[in-house]
Amino acid sequence: MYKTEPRKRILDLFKEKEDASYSSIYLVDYFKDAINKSTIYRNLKSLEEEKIIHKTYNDQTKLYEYQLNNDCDHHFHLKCSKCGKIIHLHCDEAESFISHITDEHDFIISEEMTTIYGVCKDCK
Amino acid sequence: MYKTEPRKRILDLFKEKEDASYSSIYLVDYFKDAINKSTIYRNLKSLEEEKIIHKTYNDQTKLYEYQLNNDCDHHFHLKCSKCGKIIHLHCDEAESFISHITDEHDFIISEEMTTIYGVCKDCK
DNA sequence: TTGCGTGCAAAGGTTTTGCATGGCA
DNA sequence: TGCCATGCAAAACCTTTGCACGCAA
Repeated sequence: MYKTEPRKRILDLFKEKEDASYSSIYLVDYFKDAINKSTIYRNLKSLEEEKIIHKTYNDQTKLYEYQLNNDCDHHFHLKCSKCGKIIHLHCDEAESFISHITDEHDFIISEEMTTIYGVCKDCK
Repeated sequence: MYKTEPRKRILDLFKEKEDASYSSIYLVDYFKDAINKSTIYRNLKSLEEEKIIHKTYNDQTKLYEYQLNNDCDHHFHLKCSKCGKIIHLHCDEAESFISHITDEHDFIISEEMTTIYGVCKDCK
């Protein structure tokens, strides 16, 4: 993997605020004087394939965010649409909801994290 | 509300298989000889505003599906990554998980449906 | 008859692709 | 040096918009 300047700058932005998520349009605009848009799209794609960033969805838009640590043992997180804060659900309620889906609905939940969007207590 | 031919045909497709979900691209192509694409997009928009159909997301694509009963205020979908089937979670467990998030985590969940990906019993 | 929904064409916005160049290993 | 990532431009793709016409109420 080459450590090229564009790739480094894109990755730096994600690392800078690990909780933040960015749409491709935002990134294209943000780097418009520094990085060509094709390069941005190509890097987003490869960074995603390498599981360094990942995609989530909020309303209409795909958002990319830094992939925190893979080994965290919970499945759900809450993400505030306003401040971007992520709340990790470690609680028993989440666990039992997951067991319910697995056992009663006979459904194997993917490893992938599920994000629930909304507004946190500080932002309402 | 006019009962125009294009609108009726689009709605009929949704009613035909209530569980199915369709991307706009699929619909544009499906009706390509019958309905103009602008008309399709405009109808999808108005049907969604009237809460007759609603939008979900799967990977890259927005999908439209028939809104079963309007008073169904369920929030979670299970979606099988293999066959595409969508399971609507109407169960008490989902409700109480939502209440838990709202009350204990002090988090206002967005109206938007949350999709949990995995593999259904028929596909495992 | 009135006004809304439609079809058509064109524009707008986002993402991808082909190709030549330049820089990293 | 060889190959991969970049930049640029054009193409492809999806969605929206303006306008004139026709049909439902």
